[in-house]
Amino acid sequence: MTPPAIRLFNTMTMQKELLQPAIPGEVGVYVCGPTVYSYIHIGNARTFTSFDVVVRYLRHRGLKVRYVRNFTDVDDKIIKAAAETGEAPVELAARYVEIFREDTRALHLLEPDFSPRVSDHLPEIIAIIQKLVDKGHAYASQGDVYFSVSSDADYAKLSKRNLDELCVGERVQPGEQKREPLDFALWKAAKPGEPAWESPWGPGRPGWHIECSAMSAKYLGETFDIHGGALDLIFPHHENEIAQSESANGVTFARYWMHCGFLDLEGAKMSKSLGNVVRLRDALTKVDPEALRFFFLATHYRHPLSFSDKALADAETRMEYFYETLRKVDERISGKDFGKGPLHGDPQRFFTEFESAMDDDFNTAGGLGALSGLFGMMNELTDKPPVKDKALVGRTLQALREDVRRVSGVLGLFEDAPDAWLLRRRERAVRERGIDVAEVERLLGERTAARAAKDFAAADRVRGELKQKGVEIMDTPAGTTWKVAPLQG
RNA sequence: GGCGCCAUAGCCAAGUGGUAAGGCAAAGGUCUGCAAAACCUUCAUUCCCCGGUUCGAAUCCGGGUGGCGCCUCCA
Repeated sequence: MTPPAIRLFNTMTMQKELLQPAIPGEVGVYVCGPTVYSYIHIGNARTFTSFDVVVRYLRHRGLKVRYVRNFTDVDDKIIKAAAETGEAPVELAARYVEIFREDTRALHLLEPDFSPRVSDHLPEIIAIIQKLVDKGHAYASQGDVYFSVSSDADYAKLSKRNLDELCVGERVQPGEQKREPLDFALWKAAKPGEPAWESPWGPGRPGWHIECSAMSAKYLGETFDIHGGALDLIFPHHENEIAQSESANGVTFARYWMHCGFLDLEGAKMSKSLGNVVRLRDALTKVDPEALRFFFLATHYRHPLSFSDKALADAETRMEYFYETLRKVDERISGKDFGKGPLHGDPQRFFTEFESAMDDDFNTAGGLGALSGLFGMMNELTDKPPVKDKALVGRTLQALREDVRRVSGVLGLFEDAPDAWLLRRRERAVRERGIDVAEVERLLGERTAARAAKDFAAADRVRGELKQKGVEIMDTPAGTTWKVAPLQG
């Protein structure tokens, strides 16, 4: 099998490059996970969804992926949050790890192969700090240990920053024991009451950045293929990881750097100070998880994405179309044998087109475009078959449905049973709009009776009444069904 | 100030040298007792502006204009 020609944008070189894993056929992926001191927000969700698809697609292309996403469970923010709730920091962190798992499961995110936590990797962290001290890249100072940025000749190569410019900003805080402003903490001496571990420099805890250097090396090796995160991690987080790892190990750290763009709230930045942070958990009470995924994937991962009710509503409308189609198709083909033989038209072309888009830097938006053709063909074959041969149509439908399954595996979309998804969506809409289902059923019964009596005026009156309540009805050969009408505007 | 990104129809959004995907919305049609859904058709001679390179540019280069991000914790 020839290796897949996947190209990806590497932040280090600022270019799209052909993915050539260090070990052919195997890919190590490290994604910076959450600092578990709170609920994750929809921006986090976008980033993790993007990398979820990256991993799924690499696997789809036959690569053996080792996927690592850490939990930072030792951190200043956690200590602060714990002080507020009265919990022990480790307990609070563990609680939010579970919450993170629940939230991401709802979004259909894959569980990584490894989800290492800082608190389980103190020996590895201390070892790499010691290595840096021994090599002269770090120095201890009153219980703290700092990385010496001036000891690293190519510091800032990822963010392409000018060191002189960086030095201009005043960075030495009173009370810090740094030699130079840019130096950053690898180890922080414990203050009374803070969680602390024993170390050669006294009791303390790891600084931010070092855990990723230590844990990525443990699970993926000193050199690995893809390191991902959102844009804001480029500096200082990823820059510092590179400095630590490459200074300690003397080899290239990550070979490809992928960074996801930001999600904003209709142009406004989501920030805690503005109080406009939208939690994933809260968003999922208003929008279907798959619709949210669709919304994320409809824009390229490196581009900015604007979160709005309108955009979410569009995504749901689209998901409904997809699931309505799948329901019809499943009804038509499930459990049937259409024999072997040729297919109608060229149904494979859509999936090929999908893969081409995905090969080009995981262009999910382009890939979704190909799906339009695929779903269009399924609807055409189901509702208005251009050929009479039922077996031919059935076989083609089966082939298309199989491609949808393959797309599901990659995008994490259409994973539910169509009926279940459609019903769930209706139930949520019913709740939101305060629709009385029993009354809807009663009116539907009245209308069915009126129609049977050919009293169409009465039937239309009932339709109008339901429409007022936000209910749209559909007459099908199997009887009348209904759904909640889309909101206008 | 430094580093970097973005600008495509009413809206969302692909496309990075070969003559503008896809979606939402809208309009017409087929189907329907009427609808809904589905399907078909229409909907950017043009890609923020001005120059340049080229046989050819939304795509490359230069200069503007307008948004945005990072440079401090941040996905």
